[in-house]
Amino acid sequence: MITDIKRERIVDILRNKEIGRKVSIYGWVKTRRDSKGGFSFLEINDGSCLRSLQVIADKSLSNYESEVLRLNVGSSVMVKGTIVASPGKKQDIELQAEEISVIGWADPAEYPLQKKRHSFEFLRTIPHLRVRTNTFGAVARVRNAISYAIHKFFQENGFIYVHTPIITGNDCEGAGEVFKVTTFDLSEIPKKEDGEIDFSEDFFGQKAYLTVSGQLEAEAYALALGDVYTFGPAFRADNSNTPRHLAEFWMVEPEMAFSGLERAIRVAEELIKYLFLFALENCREDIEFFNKFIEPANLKQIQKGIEQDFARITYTEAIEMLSKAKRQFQYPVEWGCDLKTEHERYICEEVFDKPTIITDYPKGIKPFYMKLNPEGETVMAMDILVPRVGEIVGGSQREDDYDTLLMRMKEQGVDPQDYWWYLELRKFGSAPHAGFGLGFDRFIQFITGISNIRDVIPFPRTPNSLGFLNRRVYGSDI
RNA sequence: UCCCCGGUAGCUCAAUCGGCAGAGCGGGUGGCUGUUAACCACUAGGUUGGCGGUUCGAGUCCGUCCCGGGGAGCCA
Repeated sequence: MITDIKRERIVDILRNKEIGRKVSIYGWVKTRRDSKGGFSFLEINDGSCLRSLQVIADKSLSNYESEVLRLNVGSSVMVKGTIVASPGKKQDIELQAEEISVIGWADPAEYPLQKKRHSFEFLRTIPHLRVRTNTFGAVARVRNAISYAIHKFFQENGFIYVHTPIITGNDCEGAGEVFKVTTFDLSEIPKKEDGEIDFSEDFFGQKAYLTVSGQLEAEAYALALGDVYTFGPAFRADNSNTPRHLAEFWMVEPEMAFSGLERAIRVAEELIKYLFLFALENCREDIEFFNKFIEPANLKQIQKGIEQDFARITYTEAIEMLSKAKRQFQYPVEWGCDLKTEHERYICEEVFDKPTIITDYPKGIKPFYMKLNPEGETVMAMDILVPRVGEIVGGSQREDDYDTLLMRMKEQGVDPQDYWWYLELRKFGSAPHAGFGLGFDRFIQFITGISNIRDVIPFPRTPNSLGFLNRRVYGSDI
């Protein structure tokens, strides 16, 4: 049954409006409304777009009484029929069914999704089903489109996609806590004579971690291939409980050889504008849905992001603005301190109200690999902030001088022996290079307007939550 | 990890001073209608997050633990 009938996508049917054509669709029932005139309206969604296709099922169908009248939200069906003009007000075409096959029932007494809207908190308890809602379907399509656009942008600009490792031996890059990777039997960990854990017995013969960033490895490839980028998952074991943090998230990290901070900034701004435009041109319906039901500011902010240059100031200028601001901050502002959330929000949302680039931070609050400015107090770093979400990009020109890098490692308590290969990149054919990381999920947060990052990724991982742990179990069959 | 708020029917939420645990949606049954978050009637549905305490009496007060949310820190 599945293989001998062409499955047409509802998005194409709705776009082409070929009245009179016979089509077959497969999808899930969103709602059923019966008419005692002897027919029912079914709305079928197949995930290809936000909108559903209205199906007219009448009593001439052999299984009308036995099956169609029992169809409920969530059931999967095949509908074969003819596209006709709709007399209804909310759609111009509909599908007059000639055959309906129920593929999978969804018992309405147990199926947790209703036609009505649910809270995001509840939907988080059913990540395997929430994607069937309008909002999560739209998020999934936007994530897909933006992923594609990221590759498209870099490929069109001569960047080479590099698969940096997920498992790494790098500890402590100044980017948060790491997850440890081991095959040890945790109840029986091998110890050395002095009581220390004997990692030579472990799978890799040494300590291993999940990567917090592909940057260091990307640098190695940039210093051979020119412009490269990675796009993959990163893992942070920080106990962060906020709407902007995940333990597993996706990050885009370009790295460019023979380039400085200015190019990194330019590429980042061009990339973001490109993605904004791509979203508007390719996900218009979904973005408008978010604008209507989730965040009434997101569409305007995307458009503003495309039309206007990003605001740009140095850290030092930011500190001046903050100290002159006519308002009280909870954290004091003085040169050398890190910018707190309240400071970033003030500058990005109240002063500029658009994407804002802040550059040249004090060296003390940034990691060892960022290149020192000639005056020796600041580093060639940049962050890009956006309204509502905050920091979505962090980048820098990398320290390409061997001796300076070694000195910076020692200053920050990083053991150079752990980074011998990274140092070697500065020993053999070193070159100025720069790069940045774009938080993919935060970017999706910005364009969708969804306020909690747990709702822009399919299966969110956060402290104390791997999903599915606190679920009721229906019936007693498992 | 810290601060604040919350946890009541499948879902979204009420319940006055500590005094009979309710509504809407969803489900079931019936009715009505080219409907469109359809509509109308009836109906079933509860260990009020767990444990302990105060009290004649606890959804409500106290203690504790679990879970969720918001804010903060850390960061992308």
